[in-house]
This record gives sequence, C-alpha cells and structure tokens, in this order.
Amino acid sequence: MSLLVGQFLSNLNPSECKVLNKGDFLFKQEDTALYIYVVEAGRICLVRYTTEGNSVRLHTSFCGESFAEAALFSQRYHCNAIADISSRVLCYSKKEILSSLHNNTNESDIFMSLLTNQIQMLRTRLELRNILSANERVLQYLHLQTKPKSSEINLTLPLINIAHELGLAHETFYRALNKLEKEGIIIRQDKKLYFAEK
Amino acid sequence: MSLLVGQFLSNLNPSECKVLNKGDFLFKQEDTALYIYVVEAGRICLVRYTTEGNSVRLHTSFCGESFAEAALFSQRYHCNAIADISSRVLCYSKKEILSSLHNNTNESDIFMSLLTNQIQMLRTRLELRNILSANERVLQYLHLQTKPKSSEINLTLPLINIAHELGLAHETFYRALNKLEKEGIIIRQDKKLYFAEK
DNA sequence: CGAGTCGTTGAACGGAATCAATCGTCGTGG
DNA sequence: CCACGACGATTGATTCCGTTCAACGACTCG
Repeated sequence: MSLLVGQFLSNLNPSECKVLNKGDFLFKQEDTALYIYVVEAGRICLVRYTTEGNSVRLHTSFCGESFAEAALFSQRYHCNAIADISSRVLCYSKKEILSSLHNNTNESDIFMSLLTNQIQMLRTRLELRNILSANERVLQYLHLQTKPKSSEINLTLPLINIAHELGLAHETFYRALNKLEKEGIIIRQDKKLYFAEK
Repeated sequence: MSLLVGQFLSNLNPSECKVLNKGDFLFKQEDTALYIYVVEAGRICLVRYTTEGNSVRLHTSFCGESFAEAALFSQRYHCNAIADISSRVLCYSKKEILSSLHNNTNESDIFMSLLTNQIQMLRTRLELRNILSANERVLQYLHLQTKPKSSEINLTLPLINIAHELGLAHETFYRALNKLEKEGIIIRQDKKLYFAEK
C-alpha cells in the first residue's frame, strides 16, 4: 500500500540491486546514508537498537515498497535494515535523487505529492486500527476500497495480506467477510466482492 | 505526534484563523482546495462519504497537528473536515506555501524532510499496533521514547493520551505500567519514568 | 505428484475492553 | 475563599471477542 513512492523511484535508474540472505544487514545504524531503497522481492525490517541493547522494530517493508526515504535528508541512517527473509532490493542514489529534485520543480512537486499521499494513507490505516470490532473495521475498509460510482470492491491483494494490513488474524478476517455476506451487506462472486444494493 | 509539519507551518503567517463549533464543516468534499491547516485548539475529524451515503473516518487531527497537506497538490479536497468539538484552526494559503517551496530549494528540502519524518513516525506507530500484548506494546513504546544515552523516558503527553496513541484503553495502559514497575523493569518517580539499570 | 500457499471452519483460551467506583488536582466562578 | 465540576490517574470485576491451534480442501507451480 505504500507503493506510491516506490513507483516514483521505479522511473529512475537504480544504482544497484542488492541480494540479501535472511538475516543480512542492508545498512546499520550510524552508517553514512547514501541510498534509499525499494523492495523488489522479499521483506526488509527496520530495527532500532537502544543503548541498553534492546531492539524495537520500527517498520516492515514489503515487496514494491520504498523505505529509508528520511535518509534523503539525513547524513546517517537511524536504524538497521535487515532482511526478514531472503530478499532483493533496488538502491537509488540519494545524490541523484536530490539533484533531480533540486533542478526540477515539477519533479519535486510530484515527489512531495507522493509523500503527502503516503501520509494520508498511513493516517487512514491508523484510524482504521482504532476500530475495535473486527466486523466494523472490515466494513469500513471495504467502503474505502469501493470504486467510485460502483458497488464493486477493489481488492488487489490476497485476502490473507489484507487481513494483515487490517491488523487482524486471517481467520478473523474470513469470518468477518462471511458475516457481512450472511447479513446481506456484501456479495461475493468468485474472487470479487460487491456491496449489495439496497 | 504529527506536530512536525505543523511546526513548519507555524513559522509562516496564517491567512486566517477559523473558529468552529462542534459539528461545523471546515471544508467539504469537492470544495476547491485553497488552504492547508493546523489545529490550534480542539479536534478536527476528516470524513469521507461514499456514493451510497456511508461515512468513513479517515483521520482525527489533534491540537498542534496539521492536516490536509495533500491538498497542496490537489485541486479539490477529497474528504470533509468537521469539528469534533468546538475548535480553532489556522489556515495557510496553498499558493503562498507552494511559491515559497518553489522559490527556495532550502525550504522545500526542509519541508520534504518533515514529510519523510512524518511518514517514519506513522509507520512506527502502525508497527507498534501489530504487537498484540499490551505489556509488550507499552514496553516497546517506552524504549522508543527513551532519551539517548540515559534511562529517562520522555513522556510529553498525559498518560491518557499516550494510551490512546498506543491504541489501548487507558485502564489497560495504567495496568501495563504497573506491571512493568512491579517486574522491576521501570521506575516511576512522581510524573517521570525511568528504566531500571540492570 | 508433492510442496507450498490461500481460503475456510471449528473449538478453546486468554487478555483487553468495558463498566463502575474512588481519589487527587486544578481551575473557575460565585 | 470555598464549592463545584472537569479531568487525569487508579483499581476491581465482568464480559466478550479476537487470537490461537488444529484440521482440511482447493489450487498452483515446479
């Protein structure tokens, strides 16, 4: 879902493509920040180590998503990037991106627009998580995914991934869909979902 | 917690300051987007209405926070802004902000930096929500709030607000703190928290 | 054909929300 | 100055529902 920035970067030429085995570090805290990244395959997690040796997972980046964008404006990385599973990441040179942003107002507008959209999406996801009832949370999510002026619900990911995005166990998600269907709120046809007309 | 962009805007001159009673609309879906905003007092919620008349809450902006940043790069607002309680918001002219960003590479760098930091924070908050156990979630949050090279935990907000930020009932949050203290992991002195040294 | 993944359903458990009650503090206005 | 109300902090008891574990069918892909 945070493909936005990733897609912008896809139009540029990556400086490098790194292959990582599970557990490999892509970068470490305090390393000089030279690149920002897009996950091409696998899964990368960002972890911060505190001075007492505790670790906190800050984020997990999935396929197609960008990460470490904040490194564009920071000398050093502020966390560690570790491959959760074997992965492949595209590396984009900060220097090139920055010069492109500086020399081209249009580019920087596009980039800022992607960033603000990203913020919007994250806020919305967070707001969804404030809904405690699984059924209600799923329902609201479905409303958000409905194509404008139609009753078709746009589900790009496998259900199991959507469940994770919603912060639900996949079983709970299936059951919620089931219930919504039984209540006549939605209709399922093979892999597609629709809202029932009243 | 999303004060970042708000603070950037605070350095500019707002075009206007609007006072809203509970339930008042600040703007509506499809209105021409002329301003972006900072909440000076109260609480603003962003709501989208679907074609079938359903409503989905996209975000809630609290005191000090900015919202509708994406409107900078959009002709129209894509949701409604409604005062949750009586509120006061500062309005910043898109035109002025955009021209400032276009004429000054330094300004636009600062702005982009704030946006990427905002994204980072939101991702982290979201990642915390993936931790199911209240105790563990609180513990990880406290680690994140610890001042570098000290064991003091930086809590700016009242506990009850932190509880909400963590997506926990405040009672649950208090109990989690209690448990961490009993387990000898943290120490509480009046309003301050510390990690116990080993 | 078998491994892996997604989708689905059942049963049981645990823990977080909820309701309720109390205390302390702070600010406000009479 | 004190009474009052609002709000934050705290603890107890109960309920509910989402997670977890388990098992199975369908499908895809190598």
